[in-house]
Amino acid sequence: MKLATWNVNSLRVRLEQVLQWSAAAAPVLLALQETKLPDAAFPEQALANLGWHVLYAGQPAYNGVALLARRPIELITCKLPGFEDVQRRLLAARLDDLAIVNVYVPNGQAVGSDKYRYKLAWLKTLTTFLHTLLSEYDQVVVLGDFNIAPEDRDVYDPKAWEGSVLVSPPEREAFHALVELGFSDSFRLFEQPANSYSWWNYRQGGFRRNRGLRIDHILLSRPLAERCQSAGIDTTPRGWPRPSDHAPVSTELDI
DNA sequence: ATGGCCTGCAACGCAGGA
Repeated sequence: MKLATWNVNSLRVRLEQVLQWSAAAAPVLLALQETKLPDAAFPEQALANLGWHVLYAGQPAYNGVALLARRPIELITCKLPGFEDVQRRLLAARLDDLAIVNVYVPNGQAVGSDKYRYKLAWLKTLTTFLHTLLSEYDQVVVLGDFNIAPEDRDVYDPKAWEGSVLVSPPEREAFHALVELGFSDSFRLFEQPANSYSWWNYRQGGFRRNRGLRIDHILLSRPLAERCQSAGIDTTPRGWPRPSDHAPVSTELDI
């Protein structure tokens, strides 16, 4: 079964693209970030009419996460335990025997800023939460927009980006600590094209020139990594008119 | 060399993203 994640940068604007892409790619589960919708405005009926089971945690204008699934999904939590926050950035749910954790990790804005400290604190609390979840579930998927490019090969110009937000050593260490709980970055389980990215700046012809970062990830716990068949980034929707700045990322599991 | 985009909200400019 295929699992996918996509930061849509406004579900209101991108709903048609989500429907078009998911019809063609046929994921069993699609995690969305930056829906930018209050719950009252979530297009639940339109999605239900197309056979999607949905969970969502939104707020007006900012953030917002959702899960679309072809089978029933059961909410685990939409709050990061131990982190007092109004920002809707996490949605954990059960799909069959899998625990699914959809994350929209804070951007961090600039190294040393309040938002950067918030990002690192959020990641630390997420790591604690995942540690607990791994004691309860064997099959755990953590997917979403991590706002971290784990290695230099995930950055189009590592020299220019060195030390800045999204690539700074503390962020990469936080990502590494999370992975070290017992996950694999599904993308790197396979041979991949050089210069593979999941986000490109709207400015400066970022996509046309492939000046991007790989910051959207699907992490699999060991039993799932062993059953992972493929992983990739579908850049097609990034080339559509009025695209999200992120591309959908997916992985195929033999379960 | 510089800055060049997009979204939502609310008000015609801003905050925020990455």
